[in-house]
Amino acid sequence: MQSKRIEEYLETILYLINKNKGPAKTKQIADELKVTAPSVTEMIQKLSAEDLVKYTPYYGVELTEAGAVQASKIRRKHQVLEKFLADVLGVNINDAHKEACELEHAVSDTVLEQVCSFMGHPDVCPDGNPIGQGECCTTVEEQYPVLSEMQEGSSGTVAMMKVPPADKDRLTSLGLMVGESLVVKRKQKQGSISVLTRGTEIALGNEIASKIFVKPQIMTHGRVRRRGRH
Amino acid sequence: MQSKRIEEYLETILYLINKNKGPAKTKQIADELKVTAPSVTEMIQKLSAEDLVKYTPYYGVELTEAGAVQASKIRRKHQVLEKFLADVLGVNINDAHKEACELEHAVSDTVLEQVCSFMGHPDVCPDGNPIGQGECCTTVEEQYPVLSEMQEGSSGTVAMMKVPPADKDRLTSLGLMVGESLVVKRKQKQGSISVLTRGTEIALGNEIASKIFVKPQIMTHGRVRRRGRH
DNA sequence: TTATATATTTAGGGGAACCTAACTAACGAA
DNA sequence: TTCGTTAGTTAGGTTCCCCTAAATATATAA
Repeated sequence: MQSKRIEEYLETILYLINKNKGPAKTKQIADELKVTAPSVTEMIQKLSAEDLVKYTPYYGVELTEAGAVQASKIRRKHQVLEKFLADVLGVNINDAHKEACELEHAVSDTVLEQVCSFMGHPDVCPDGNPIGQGECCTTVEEQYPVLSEMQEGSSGTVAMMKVPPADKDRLTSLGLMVGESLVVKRKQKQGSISVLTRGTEIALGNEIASKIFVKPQIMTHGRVRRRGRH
Repeated sequence: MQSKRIEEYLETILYLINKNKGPAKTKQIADELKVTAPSVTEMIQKLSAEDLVKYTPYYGVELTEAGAVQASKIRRKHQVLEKFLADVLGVNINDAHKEACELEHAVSDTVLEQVCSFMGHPDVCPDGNPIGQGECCTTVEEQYPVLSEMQEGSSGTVAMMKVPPADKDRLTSLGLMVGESLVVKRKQKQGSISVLTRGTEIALGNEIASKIFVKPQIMTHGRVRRRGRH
């Protein structure tokens, strides 16, 4: 991965290109990053030499394929961290943004995926912007079963809930939330299902059960292996 | 706060002083930080000029009062983050250490306290080392009531459990864990108490109830204000 | 269209933190 | 005690990313 400063520039350029619906101008970048214009020119030339941006003097900066990939990766890191800070730790939204700017360059790809998974692969940032999907999100969606497909008696932990916020809140208040372990108690007519979490039995319609992705629990010697939050 | 690199040096020096029970030698620092000896000499001179270390050429480096304060702060950051990565996100212990090395310089003091609070102010690192107390830990201990002191009918969220690991695990499996909200149901003879969490009623002896610190819930118009993890 | 304002680039430097090469101090074994 | 090894320092140089000042290109307004 590139240096932190290069990451910062790429992220800013991506942001400005989206905002402008056109190339990012030197001055805009300078203002965003709070550096002088010559510093930007210099860095742009460097990025250009590394084929991360396409630079046309006096016109502006565009991202190359490679640059766009990197920039999106950083943006995703930023968003996931911002979401984590705001929602999990309760950091106020302005601070969360600033803190995420620092953290995004220090967090490894692996840890980021673990943070994302911890939150159940959220798709919206506290600021309302959509969060790009990462590998971890895709994996869950493609490889984990949804609740409605699980067999009676099987168990697992909730990995992702792709239900509307209102439903999510309701389920959360019933104790069915990401990270929670559950056992499928009974499957009923028309795809509805009842699950047991922390001693409470919850009945879910197919509509919802088909949007809750579950990481199946591995059974060893007939017993469930624990992997709780401690 | 000082530059990230200064933080790194101070942290290393503190580590080596503890290990040596004497001054940190140039070569040791160089080996730890994977830089050459001349780089260390140079940085040490700088730290010395800033009165963060006492440097005696050909003898070694000791921390001044100010240097020790800063170094301890970084070490605490490292430990809290390592604990968080390992316990909350499930990062393997070696990776957690490396990741924490990066993150410790990017996380603000405020966010660190929020991470610490989120985990209930743990006092041991996954590597077994004790975690230094921070302001947030002290605040909880000094200002929050323990469960056994709370009135019937009052409610709050568990902020810290200073009970032995075995008891903690047991309580956790009953649903009484840090971050969980509870209501005091009944106070019984001899200081024992029963509390309600997520619909389950749990009875606790005074022994344990006096070691569970609770952040009192603020009541507004007779209703409890929500502040869940969402 | 020309004059002025703004944006951008070039030229020349600076600090932080690193490096290699060469020198010097300290220590330990013969 | 002296001589060789290891540790530590000095000197000089590099890279990264920033800066100011000055020059040039573009845009705007009279």
